[in-house]
Amino acid sequence: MLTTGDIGRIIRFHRKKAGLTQLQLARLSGVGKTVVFDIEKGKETVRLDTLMKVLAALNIRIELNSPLMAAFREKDHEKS
Amino acid sequence: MLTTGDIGRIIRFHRKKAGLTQLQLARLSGVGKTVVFDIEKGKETVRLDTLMKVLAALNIRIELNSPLMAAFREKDHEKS
DNA sequence: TTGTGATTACTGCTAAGGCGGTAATATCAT
DNA sequence: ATGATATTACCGCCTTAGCAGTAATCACAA
Repeated sequence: MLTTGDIGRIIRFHRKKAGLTQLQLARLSGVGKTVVFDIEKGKETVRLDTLMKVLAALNIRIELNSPLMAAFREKDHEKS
Repeated sequence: MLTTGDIGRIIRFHRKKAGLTQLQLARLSGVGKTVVFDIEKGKETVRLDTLMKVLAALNIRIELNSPLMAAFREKDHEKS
């Protein structure tokens, strides 16, 4: 199961690969520098929108999965 | 790309399939009833830990993906 | 070592998330 | 239609996330 610690490590890894400092990533994401640090540290109480901004800046996609997701996608398909 | 609206619809779908009311899901997840409603409505500013509690209660897994994730998993592997 | 930049830590402030309670509205049986 | 249940909406209260600024610590190169 994915923990906030995992999320932090994933983001840090991507940031380093992109050659960005925490401050640069913060500016790029449109969030405060404190939050980037907190997220990389594994903070659990970050807001979803804040996290998503950072993920988007690093081209990381969020996905949800479960045994029911196939059924959901079918149902969602009917809706066009 | 996954939006908070998508997340809300996915959660609602899973909750219905599980035969739970919003209140029951809230109690089961250990969060307030208001939040379950907000999340299903697509609220962007929920806290990550709150969302994760609800997802866990419904057996929905979060995954992060990017072209760099394979490299990350390798690097992470060295760490045992 | 010494310096330069990055990271970590702390502070005060403001905005707002989470909460239960309650009420109004919607949904769906019978 | 009527009733029972679920959903949506609103209310204050309390807590705290996010923010910039600053300072201290760390890491690595010259």
